[in-house]
Amino acid sequence: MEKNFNHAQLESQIYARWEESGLFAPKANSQGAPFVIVIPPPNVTGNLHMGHALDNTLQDILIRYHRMKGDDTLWVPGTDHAGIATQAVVEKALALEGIKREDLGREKFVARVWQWKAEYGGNIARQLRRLGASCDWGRERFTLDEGLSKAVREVFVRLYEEDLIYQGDYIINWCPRCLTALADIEVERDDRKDSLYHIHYPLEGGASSLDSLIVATTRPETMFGDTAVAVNPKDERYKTLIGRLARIPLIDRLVPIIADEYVDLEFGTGALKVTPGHDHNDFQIGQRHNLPIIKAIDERGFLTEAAGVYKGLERDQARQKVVLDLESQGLLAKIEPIAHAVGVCYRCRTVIEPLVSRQWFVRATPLAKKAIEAVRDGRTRLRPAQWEKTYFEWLENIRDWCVSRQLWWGHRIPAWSCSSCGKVTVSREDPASCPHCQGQLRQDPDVLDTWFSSGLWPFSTLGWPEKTADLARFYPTTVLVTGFDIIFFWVARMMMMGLWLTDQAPFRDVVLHPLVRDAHGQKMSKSKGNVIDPIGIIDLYGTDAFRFTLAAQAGQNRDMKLNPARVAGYGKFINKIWNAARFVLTNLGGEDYGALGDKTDGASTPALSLPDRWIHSRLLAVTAQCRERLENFEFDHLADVIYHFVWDEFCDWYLELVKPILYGADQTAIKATRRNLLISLVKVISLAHPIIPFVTEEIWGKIPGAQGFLMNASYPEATEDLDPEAESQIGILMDIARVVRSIRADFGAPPGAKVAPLVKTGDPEVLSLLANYGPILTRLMGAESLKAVEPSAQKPRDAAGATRVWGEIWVPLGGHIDLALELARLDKEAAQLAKDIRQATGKLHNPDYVQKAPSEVVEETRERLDEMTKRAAVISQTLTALKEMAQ
RNA sequence: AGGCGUGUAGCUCAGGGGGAGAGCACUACCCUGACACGGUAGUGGUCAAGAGUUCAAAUCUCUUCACGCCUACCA
Repeated sequence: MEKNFNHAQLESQIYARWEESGLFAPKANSQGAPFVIVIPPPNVTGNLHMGHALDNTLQDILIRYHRMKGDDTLWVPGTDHAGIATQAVVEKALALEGIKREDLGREKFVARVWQWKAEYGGNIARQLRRLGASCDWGRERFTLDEGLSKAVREVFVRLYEEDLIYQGDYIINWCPRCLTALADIEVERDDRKDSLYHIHYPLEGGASSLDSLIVATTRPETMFGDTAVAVNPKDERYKTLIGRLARIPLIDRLVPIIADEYVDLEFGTGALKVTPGHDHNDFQIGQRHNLPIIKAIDERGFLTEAAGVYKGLERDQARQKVVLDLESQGLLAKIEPIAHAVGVCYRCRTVIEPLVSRQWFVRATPLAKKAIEAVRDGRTRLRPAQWEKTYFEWLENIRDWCVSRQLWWGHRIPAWSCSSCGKVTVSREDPASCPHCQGQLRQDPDVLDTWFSSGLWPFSTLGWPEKTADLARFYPTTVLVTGFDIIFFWVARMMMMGLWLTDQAPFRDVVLHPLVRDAHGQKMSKSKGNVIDPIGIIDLYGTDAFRFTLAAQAGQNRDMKLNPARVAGYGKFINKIWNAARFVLTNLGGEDYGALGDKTDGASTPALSLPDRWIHSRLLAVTAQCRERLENFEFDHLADVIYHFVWDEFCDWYLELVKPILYGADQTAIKATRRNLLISLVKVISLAHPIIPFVTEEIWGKIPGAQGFLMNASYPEATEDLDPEAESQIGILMDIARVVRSIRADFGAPPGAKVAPLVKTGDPEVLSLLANYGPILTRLMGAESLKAVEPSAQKPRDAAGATRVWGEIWVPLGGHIDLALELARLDKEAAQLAKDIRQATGKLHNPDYVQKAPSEVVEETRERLDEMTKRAAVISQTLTALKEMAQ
């Protein structure tokens, strides 16, 4: 075996062998309970980023664990067509050739996107393989493939027939750059510092041009779309003006002054220009007051003929010119700075232009109701549960979902309008002519929001609406693993769609993980240049080290700060486990240990040494912990348990304790220990496999008698009883070793100097331990002997000591002990002890504590007090003796 | 404006009513036959601040401060 695990060379080979074996797919006729995860589909043209890496590592850990546990495990992979994102990528590429999508026309453009997908679409799947993702590639899906498109159409038609989808003229968020409508949650907020313009709207019939109502606005260019000025009915300043007319400057159009509760008395001047065509709130006011809607700005962000001479100006230019003209006419009362948030497109950060237009909407409230209920009654659990509140809050205040997008790449809306009768037909099959009048039909040019199809993902990928075997066997799915940032976009939509269409909650648990940031907690972004490429990390440190890092940091926090130095640190752990295996495998002595099945249990062979019994017991405890953590999605704690067990207990103690046996002369003991080494190694790599699959699989391949793959072996079970006797005895041995080492170090005994520690005890258990295992310990302490002395013995003058529950330990160090040093040490210890004793005594004298605290806790305190009192007596004696010596 | 979250060792974080913890970093010593990507022993903290509940608070409650995030129709 090489000294290091060669991840660069071995990982891809191991993955290829797994994939060839067909073990990623569920086993035919499995008796296990289904355990199903659908992958959050990454953008088909995307590259693997840190978020995917975390997401899929956690999924793979769960999948590998459940597969080893014997469940009927399925992980469905796939990709999303990602409407706007993909279309934008392809348009960008075309732009380099000097081509616009309009030049190509719809069909040719869509063909180009498919071509793009064929070229780059496999990228993400290749990268997922490097992550070790053990998903069933035979079931890979794409949101635009035939089956899923059929599902989308079925849903659209069904919801339309149930009157849950409608077409309406409504104010929507429009991106003038992407030229499409956006759903509310696709609009992000940017904090800006702008100006608040106070503008005179002259009153009709006023005495002079200065007899005016002043309105405040950040968007003067929308004034050409104003159809009213609103004031609050409670506003004493303006009461008399209600019902009169005001004149819009620059175009001299008259609008009514109306009263509406919405207007804030405190803000600006308390008078609001109402532009129902270009503002969400104004639209609502317009609805209440039956105001007309004037479109002053077009889809590309230029002013329309409604703006008179300003027609044709771009929004921002128009604003400047309007402000200048107002000022020159003396109609600009003042300009004050204002900090506010403006809506921007989540794709391109262009400022959103609210527009009234005809779009398709999903009535969200009835769907949301079911989604709320399913989480309230626990059919689906969000983890951590704190997210449930966020989930409820959004769903309880949900607004109708605008699902049409003015793009070419996506699911075409299955609606046709008739050129003769004008009626709209929504249909599962493409209709040849209008079913009402046989007139000519034209299909709606829009496509559906990407999230419409991803909302169906848990069941559309399994074949729905067909009644497939997969659907029957694997739906509803078990766990969803995703970032909390898409609770609204995706999780809530899947819940709504799933419950409405299949009458079942699509998942049992939704595991929300943190968002990956850079080492300083900053969001990774190309513009900041702080993006860490997961593949680069994998190349450097190996997939296992990377996966271990992600798991170790996947706690309850919202941010995960990824520091490559930490990955390097866990790379050392991979090396450690590899070398532990190397030690075990090179010490087996070439004997035949039989088929591996015999090795994983029955460790209670009589010939087992104390260290063997101990590690066996510890393995049982750790196995139970690992299982519990996996069942509860505590990935960070899982990594922690494995790390410490492997390093601190398995390597630092067990392998060291066992060396004297292996290098000894007792052939029976050697044989038993070799066998146990092998058994425990198998358990260790099995426990760790879900997190670090590659190195553990490679080790498995080197184990004599190992059959097949570790990924297909069984996860350890903790069925036997622990061995408390072995644990406590090894505990005492560890204690002795640590005390001796500590004393040596404190008194600066040279490393080469052999010491001969003395253990003063009357405890028969300790005496027997010393008799049997003293020789094992001496090696670990750099001692030449370890002897017991009578309880009545006097401490040698040149010895340093420490008191323990089971007795006392003395380490004669010749001339190395400085009397003064020890006096100081003991004084310090005595002071601390006195403090602790006061505390414990106080507690035990307190009736409240004695009654309220659990009896074990009280008992523990009592025992500790006894222990401390004994120690205090010893220290006090020693101190007296030392002081005498010093004199 | 509301809601949520965070504040514990130099860094990243775990813990959570009765002894302040881990990893990395740091110091000293050690290349001992799995591993120097190693070993052993250590240094280091008013658990953000203040108040309250309690015999006992890093932990529970309240207030304050700082920093994040999310939602929202203040033009």
